[in-house]
Amino acid sequence: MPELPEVETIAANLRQGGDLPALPGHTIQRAELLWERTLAVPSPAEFSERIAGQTIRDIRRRGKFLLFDLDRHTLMIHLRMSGDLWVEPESAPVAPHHRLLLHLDGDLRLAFNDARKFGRAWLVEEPGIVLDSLGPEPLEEGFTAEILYQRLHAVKRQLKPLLLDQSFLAGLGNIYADEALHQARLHPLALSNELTPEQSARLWESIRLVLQEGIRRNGASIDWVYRGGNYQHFFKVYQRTGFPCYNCGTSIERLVVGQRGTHICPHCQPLK
DNA sequence: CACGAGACCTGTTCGC
DNA sequence: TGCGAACAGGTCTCGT
Repeated sequence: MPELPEVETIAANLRQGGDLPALPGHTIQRAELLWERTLAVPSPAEFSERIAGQTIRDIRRRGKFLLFDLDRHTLMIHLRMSGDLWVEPESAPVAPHHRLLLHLDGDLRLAFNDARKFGRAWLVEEPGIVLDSLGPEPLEEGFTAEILYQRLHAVKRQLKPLLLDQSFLAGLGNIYADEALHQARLHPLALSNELTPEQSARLWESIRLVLQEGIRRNGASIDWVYRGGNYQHFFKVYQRTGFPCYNCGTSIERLVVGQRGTHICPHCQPLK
């Protein structure tokens, strides 16, 4: 489900509240782990013991990770493919696919719902243990076009798998990688170190544009997993196989790159 | 180093 | 209608 814009939207909703109360200021009274493997570290017993009594101070995002700043630890959650976070009253029935419950004060519950069980939670004192391997934040000021050009030329990789590599750049997933490459008129199999400065600058601009647009639309809602955003109505290539390119009318094609479904306009995004 | 295949999981959609 | 295959927003590990 969630790439940078979806995680950003979820973090903002939890932090600021919306239909339900904002979480900062609420105290975790008890944790309830319903699927063991959802917890990466520490052990279930240590997790329960350490997290109880801590107050949620702030909620942030880094890459696709949600970060809950607690009094003494950071709770980190990665939603992977099908994860979502629900704030609900304690009286609500435990929905199918709830994997981890945090019982809060004020009759509230934070539930980690994750049909496919790929999602993970970490409770750590030092977030760097998990986050240090991430590449730059694409929307931060420090991520300049020059830095992208340098990083592209530091390796020789196919563009699409490289954009999905979180140590290269943090936050892009399959949707936004396809959309950014199309916007930049670059083929997903093009080699990173062969991009001209102009092509690299276009990619930099396109990455930021599609992510900002995704955030502006509160993310993309597809299938049964994530609800709330409407960026799916603005895709130019993703899941548009067989439909005409908005630029040139050519039929959008689906190929597989790095085992991921990949969508391109063969006319706008030639390989050579 | 770079890439592909397989694994981890469940649910939905597609094709016969 | 039924049933298996293919596919899904992610990432890790292994073999070449």
